[in-house]
Amino acid sequence: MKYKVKIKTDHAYDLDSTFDCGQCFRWEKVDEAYKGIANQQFVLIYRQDHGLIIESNSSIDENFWLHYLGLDADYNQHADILMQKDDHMKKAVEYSIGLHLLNQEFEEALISFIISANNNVARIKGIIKKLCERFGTYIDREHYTFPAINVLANAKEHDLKEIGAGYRAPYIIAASKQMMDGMINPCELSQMSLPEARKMMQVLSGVGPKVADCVLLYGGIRKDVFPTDVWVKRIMEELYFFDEVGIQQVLNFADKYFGQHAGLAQQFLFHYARMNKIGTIREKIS
DNA sequence: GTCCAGGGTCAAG
DNA sequence: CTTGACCATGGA
Repeated sequence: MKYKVKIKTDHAYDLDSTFDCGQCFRWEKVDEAYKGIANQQFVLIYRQDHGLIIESNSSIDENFWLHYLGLDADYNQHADILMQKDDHMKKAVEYSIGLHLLNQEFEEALISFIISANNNVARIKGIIKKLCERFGTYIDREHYTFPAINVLANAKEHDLKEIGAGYRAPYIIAASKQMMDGMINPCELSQMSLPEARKMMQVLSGVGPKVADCVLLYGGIRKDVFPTDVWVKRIMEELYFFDEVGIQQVLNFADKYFGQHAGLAQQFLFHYARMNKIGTIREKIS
């Protein structure tokens, strides 16, 4: 492609686990590279020596991508802190060493995780792909931007159901309208207390406790949240509680135990649990 | 046919 | 504040 930037990293950056750990839905693997769209731009990313290469047909804003890829954070330090917590975390981190938290665009994270509710990853990806093709901006061959929030705010429920959004269609429209009304200011979310930020996110239609934490984490707002779905709950029960517990107990524990690194801890645990099909403690008891 | 998927809303208790 | 029916859709 026309433009090319090389980014040096002082540590391993694992593209596979980073783009396939459930935090994003639009990156696609082609041979040893990944292609995706962010910042209104289509790019190709692949590893070379100890760094990453980003290619695009439009000029590349290196600072944007450094932040997007999580390369402006001290990865080694955060991973070390987690590995020193206990043997479980050490194993989980080593299993996916090089897995980075992305800082995706807030509104894309919001709509994507509203769609994720009671849904599976394959179908989430399909719905989002169709959403972009129908409501996004055309870039080039088969590539579209994520739809602008004002476009989604004016979308018709019928059209969203046509692409498979199901009962989430009205949530997408309502939440987009709320964003247009300025009900949420992403900058403020990072400065208030965690309970306040969670509460504010849940004002949005289709956003409950789990989606709120996902958007705060993957939308690049804060790293001290702990999105807790069935997989995370199960592995936490198995590793730390040795019993079935409520979601609130998991959140309280994660807040105290992982603190500022809860989000990264969650991502390692989620990926580890899914890849190893770590499942129901119920099966072990019965 | 039933169950499940990175859950949330709403009404009822 | 907590609980449970209900919500579309497609793959296993």
